[in-house]
Amino acid sequence: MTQRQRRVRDRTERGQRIVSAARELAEAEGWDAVTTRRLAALIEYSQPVLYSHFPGGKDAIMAAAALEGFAELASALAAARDGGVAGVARAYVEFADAKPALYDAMFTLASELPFAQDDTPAVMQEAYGGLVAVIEPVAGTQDAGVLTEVFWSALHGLITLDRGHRLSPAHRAERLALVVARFGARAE
Amino acid sequence: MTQRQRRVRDRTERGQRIVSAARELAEAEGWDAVTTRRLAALIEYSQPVLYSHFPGGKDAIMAAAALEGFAELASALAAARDGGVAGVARAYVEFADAKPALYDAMFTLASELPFAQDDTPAVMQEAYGGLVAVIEPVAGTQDAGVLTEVFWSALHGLITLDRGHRLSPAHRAERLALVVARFGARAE
DNA sequence: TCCAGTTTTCTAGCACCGCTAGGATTGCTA
DNA sequence: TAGCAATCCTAGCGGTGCTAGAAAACTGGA
Repeated sequence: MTQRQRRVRDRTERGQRIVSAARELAEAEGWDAVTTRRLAALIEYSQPVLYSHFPGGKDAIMAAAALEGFAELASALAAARDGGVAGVARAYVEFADAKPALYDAMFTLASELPFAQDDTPAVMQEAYGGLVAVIEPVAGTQDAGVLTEVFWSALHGLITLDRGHRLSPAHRAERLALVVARFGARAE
Repeated sequence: MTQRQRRVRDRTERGQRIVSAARELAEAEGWDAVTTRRLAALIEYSQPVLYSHFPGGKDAIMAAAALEGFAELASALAAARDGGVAGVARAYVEFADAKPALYDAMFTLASELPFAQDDTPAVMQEAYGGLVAVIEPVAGTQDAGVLTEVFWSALHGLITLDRGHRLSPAHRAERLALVVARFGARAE
């Protein structure tokens, strides 16, 4: 029965190759360039094979990539936890900066990922927890959940507007410092 | 020569109808539903007519719609100027709430619109000016430009994350109030 | 009024997209 | 080795943005 095991392993490996190919292609040429035909060519199989792995089609592949992103973001934030609000904020921005297409898949596209619900995947809650962890100590009398949401929104807004060249490139560092100053200080 | 004038007027009117049809369709069914074929059917002309008005194709039509949006946003912010930071913040969110597709065209899609550059259209600078106007008085020693950019980013982040159901619906008002509290108060 | 000439508009088509039905091929089992 | 089951691919559907070239409409002069 080891042959069966090998076949199962091959299948999961191929599924992983699909997601990896999608991520690389998206990072190199944007998600518009990630077509099922090009993905099929990259993994050297025909198009329908993609649908045997991801019945949801392209959206499901993007969602799978996004899930990987949440896991990576969660560990990046956890590693920066000692740095407090400033450290986590920097880690968050650096993540979005290093993997812009992945960040888009996680937060801008792929709107069918269940956020803030019962069936929200653990890695997503974990990533969000990385923000809560550093905000909670400085929340004071304020609701930590609301404060975290706003802190997160500020970071997300900075990233998305900056990417679209909506903000002056010269003030990048200043902006981040300002967000940290307004949210990292203990409120009265 | 009045005939020539009439023809010019008809042409501009038809161009306006294209943008209006695109906006209505986008607001009703999303920008994905705005196809050149459906637009052509709505204005009761054939597809290539669209390209005689907007050589850039669909992107140019979206950009034209976005420009209208900036004009409307600018006047909405100007009208709320007396309300200070809180009033302008509320007006901004209400605008994004009332015309979500238009807001997307302005800030999420249509990335070829020239932001923060020399050839930035006046209406875009005007809309941004509506934010600066209320932030400047409370900037204190802080750089008003940077503070405005961060204030704007926070609002934008709130809106986009909220739209994707990334934030808990119950705390909408609280979040906005918190942004205003952190950015509307005069800094030391 | 009729006829060039110009402008405007439409028909038809290209290459591509996501996705899928049904047949061919492969590998496993007995 | 024969039959079965799982796997995979070919071919195609309806749709997309966009465009070349034919057709139609409008123009101004005889």
